[in-house]
Amino acid sequence: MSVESRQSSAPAGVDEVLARVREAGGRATTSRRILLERLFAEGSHKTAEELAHEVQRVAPDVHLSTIYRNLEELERLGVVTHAHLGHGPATYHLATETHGHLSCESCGATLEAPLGLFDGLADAVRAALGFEIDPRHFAVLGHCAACRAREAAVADA
Amino acid sequence: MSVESRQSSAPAGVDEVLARVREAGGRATTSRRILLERLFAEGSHKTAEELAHEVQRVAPDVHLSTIYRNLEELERLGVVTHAHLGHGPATYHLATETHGHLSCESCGATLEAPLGLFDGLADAVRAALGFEIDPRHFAVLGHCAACRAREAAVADA
DNA sequence: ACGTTGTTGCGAATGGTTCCTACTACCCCT
DNA sequence: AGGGGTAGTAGGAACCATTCGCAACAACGT
Repeated sequence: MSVESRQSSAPAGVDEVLARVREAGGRATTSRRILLERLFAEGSHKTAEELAHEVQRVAPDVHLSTIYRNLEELERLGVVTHAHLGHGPATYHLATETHGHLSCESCGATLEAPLGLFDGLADAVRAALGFEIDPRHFAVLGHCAACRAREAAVADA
Repeated sequence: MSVESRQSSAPAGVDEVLARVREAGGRATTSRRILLERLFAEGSHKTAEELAHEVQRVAPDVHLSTIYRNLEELERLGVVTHAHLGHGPATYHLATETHGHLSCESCGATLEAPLGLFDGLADAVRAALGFEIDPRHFAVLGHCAACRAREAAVADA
């Protein structure tokens, strides 16, 4: 089994997700809909606070805690996931965007890493320890190409 | 170059470290000494708070913020490192104990992973993106053998 | 329309960590 | 061995990300 296991499902739009929410006994509230619109829009790796700001441009009264609650619920339904990129706050994105994360400790940049890159580690860890990694949820820290070049130049000087 | 790069050095005892502290313009205070004694003692993966409790058994007035400050300073000197194991607080240990961390999302257990297991990932990521990972600092989340077995049994039922 | 009950807004609480400030105690110098 | 300069300290407030409690609200089935 490769690293990418089956999605519990992959809803393609806001309405599909809201239908799923209702199936699960939930309700299609406005804040939920707007949040989903933002999640389906461009740009990944948004923090709860960033999402709140975006939502509040449309519906100013939506509270940050509502964002957190909805993200939690959507995560339970398998629609979104969060990832921790280094020391800062968690970032959220659609569960359909599957990739690992690399986070530079020097400049803070985040790179997306195709899941295939993790297969070697996954196999090694599974074989040695019976542990099945989830390479989506964590960021791997380290140093990006640009910062490495810069640091090497400084070391030479 | 393999994943394990050179240590800036590897002091073998409390007194060696304190000598180094002084070289760097620092002072050998009692709280520093006691903290180091605790770090050199048995048992890895201690949080700042746990270390504070241990130190306070000997010197009750040592404040938590002093622990943090000293850990930060010792980390600057390359004597200790911290790692993030899943969602909880950071854990600290001597920089000489080099290993990666695997953290089970189900039961919270932490496994130590020999650095060699990360070589495949390190090579893949370096080749694909020029990114140099630091497998010590982050924990890789996932599911340990025991939890996987338990979850598989439930799924079959 | 109506009531049930899932949701929300709001603020307060939490956990982990950092920052500020006046006091303390190392340690270098004589 | 004692004094002074300064790193370090206790204590607590501030901070950030997140969660909780609760009363008011609003979806949805009927």
